[in-house]
Amino acid sequence: MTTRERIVEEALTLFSIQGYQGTSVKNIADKVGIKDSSLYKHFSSKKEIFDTIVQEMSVRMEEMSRAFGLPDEKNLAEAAILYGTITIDQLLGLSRQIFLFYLKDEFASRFRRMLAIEQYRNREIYEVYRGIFMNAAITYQTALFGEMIQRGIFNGHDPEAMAVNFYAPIFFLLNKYDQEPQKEAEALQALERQIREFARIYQGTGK
Amino acid sequence: MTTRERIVEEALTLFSIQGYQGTSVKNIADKVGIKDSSLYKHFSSKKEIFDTIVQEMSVRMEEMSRAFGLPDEKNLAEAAILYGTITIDQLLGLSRQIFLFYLKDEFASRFRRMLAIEQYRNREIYEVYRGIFMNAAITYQTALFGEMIQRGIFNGHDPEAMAVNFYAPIFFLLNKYDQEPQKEAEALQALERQIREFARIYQGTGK
DNA sequence: GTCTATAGTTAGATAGAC
DNA sequence: GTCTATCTAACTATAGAC
Repeated sequence: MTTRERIVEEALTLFSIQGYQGTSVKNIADKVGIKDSSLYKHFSSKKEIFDTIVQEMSVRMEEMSRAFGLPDEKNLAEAAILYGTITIDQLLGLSRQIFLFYLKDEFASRFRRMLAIEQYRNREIYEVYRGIFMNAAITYQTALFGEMIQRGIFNGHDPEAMAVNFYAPIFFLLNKYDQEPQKEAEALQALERQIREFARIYQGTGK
Repeated sequence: MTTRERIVEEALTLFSIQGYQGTSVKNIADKVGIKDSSLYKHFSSKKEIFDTIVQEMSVRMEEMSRAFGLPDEKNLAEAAILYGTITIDQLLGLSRQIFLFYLKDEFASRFRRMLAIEQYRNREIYEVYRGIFMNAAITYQTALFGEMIQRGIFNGHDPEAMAVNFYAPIFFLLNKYDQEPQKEAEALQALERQIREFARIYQGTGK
């Protein structure tokens, strides 16, 4: 790893624990093992380190999307059609993968926590955080469940309420087990339980 | 209002926007209209202002609890018995009241946001936040729904999954509409929708 | 109980030697 | 591309006049 990469690495770790504002350039430099002044040979400001992290994450999210076989976020119609054909077990597996990606992936989990911490102090971060973890998730799944209802895979008449019922527990559990890495098994068990309850409700004879 | 009270008031507002660490004693003093040094005649440290806010909130939460007719949090058996006898409409009304309390009550909403912001940097705040907005809520409602199932008011076989299904959307919506006071009507509509969907699922013929 | 003044510390960032 | 030294600004907190 180059010094520049190590700076990004240590900065993300610190930002995800103490927040952007709570982390000093000196904190980062200390972790890297150089003087704070030396850091400015690699980045012209603290903000530039942050921007580099955000860029890196957008690359990784696209990779994740491709790896999990997700359709382009911007093409909801395509998404609905794709998911309209998958089984509930596949949906369960997918939820688990995405949950674990944000909870455990070494980069994504720190990135998510950094956004969660910093959303309140920085309007730009606030928009990014809401965009990814609230609006996009709900919009996406509303279209998905709408299609699945139409195809008779799920019962229901309010796709958006379904989307919130599906996603809110995932959001809640992500927040709850965020800082408790030793409880990963418990977290996964809780997730499994919620998704099974969701499937039980909307599948089959649920009214 | 005494100067001391005005300091607490302005401090809470600033802490709820910028966090504890993001707010300087000078920021607070400026809002109150005194010099930062003068503030030390009222509080011996910035931390003491924070502690005063936490104490004040615990008093207000007890008041709220009494006003809404909630049983003692520590006595879940009592809670279950009480709620085991109420109707679903009463439960809906209660959810709405508590949601609005944390979303709109001038003190509680700022307090909640302050905890949400500061939970990541301060272990003590982290415990308080989780205690109130995650663990207590779920434990409480698990007992409640267990009792309601036993009494035949609700259908279901996993009270804890029900509790998460009930509470996670509230938690999600609180987080989503937190910083968007102009969207209060939308927030309330979304809450109503979720609670109605919840009642539809577990009441009557839901399997 | 307010003020001015200031101590002591830490922050982000730059200059210049090597 | 690392270092030492330093600048400027902001921070928490204290001393002492009024």
